[in-house]
Amino acid sequence: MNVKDELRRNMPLFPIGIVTKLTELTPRQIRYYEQQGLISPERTKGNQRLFSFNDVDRLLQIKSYLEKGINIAGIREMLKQSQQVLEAKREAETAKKELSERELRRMLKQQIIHPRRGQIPLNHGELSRFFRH
Amino acid sequence: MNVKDELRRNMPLFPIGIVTKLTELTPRQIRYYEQQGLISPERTKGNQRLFSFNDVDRLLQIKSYLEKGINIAGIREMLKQSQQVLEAKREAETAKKELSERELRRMLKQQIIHPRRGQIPLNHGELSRFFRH
DNA sequence: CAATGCATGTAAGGAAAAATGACATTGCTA
DNA sequence: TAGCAATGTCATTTTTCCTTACATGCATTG
Repeated sequence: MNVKDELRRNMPLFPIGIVTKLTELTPRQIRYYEQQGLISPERTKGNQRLFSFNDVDRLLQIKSYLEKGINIAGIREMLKQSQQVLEAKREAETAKKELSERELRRMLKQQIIHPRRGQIPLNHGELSRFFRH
Repeated sequence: MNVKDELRRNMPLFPIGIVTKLTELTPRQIRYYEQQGLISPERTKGNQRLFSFNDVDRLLQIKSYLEKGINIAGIREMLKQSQQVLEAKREAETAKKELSERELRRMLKQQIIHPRRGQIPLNHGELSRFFRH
């Protein structure tokens, strides 16, 4: 998922009334889950909850866990864990990107030092654009 | 766009407060555009407006038209037109699908009547599955 | 220029929706 | 049976939204 999508998915959009319909949870339940640290929706200036897509997904997760008989404490840990998995994935992703960037730079260097026929070498000064200053 | 997505995009989700932030239009403007027939958001039981994604898109359209100096009457017509274009596209789409289905049935028939070597003919009774009862 | 009309601002008064807090209920489980 | 976890319910207060009405700024037109 790209950065833009993540922003969208975290954008506070829905009041609790809509969320109750989307999740079929009662306001009481949703507020309780917040109190128990399972979700932390944003608030408006006037202190009203505003939920994002991710919040709604999380609530649906919570609901399905509850239906499986897991209690709040258990769910809290499950959610923490899946959060960590997500973060790890993100890290792995950026690491991979960095790696391939370094690879790219190495290749460019090679190409400049030993230009092969049929490939256009970079002009003087252009290489610098591929390195951090 | 598939049917499921369309449902999603037409689902009434946002109260006017959120929409003002998403579009940077004032409530006054939004209500006026509704009065002028440019949008028709759903209402809650208690008569409060609820906007869908499509409504928000539409408002952004309206906004950009206004910024180009088009007046409400003009925009009303533009929107009508683009609505018609959409409908035409949908029609074309379903027509195409129907056509290819008929084509498929024709081919299946051909295949049964004149089975070519290397192709497996249908078993007796299977053809009926491809026709409406 | 005065008059008109369009698009928007603003304010009042009322109603819906949401917040919090407190107490009640239900279903387990020790 | 007592106790806890999860949820229901109710009262009260805030916040958000609704409609209606009047005001304003700006462009057009006679």
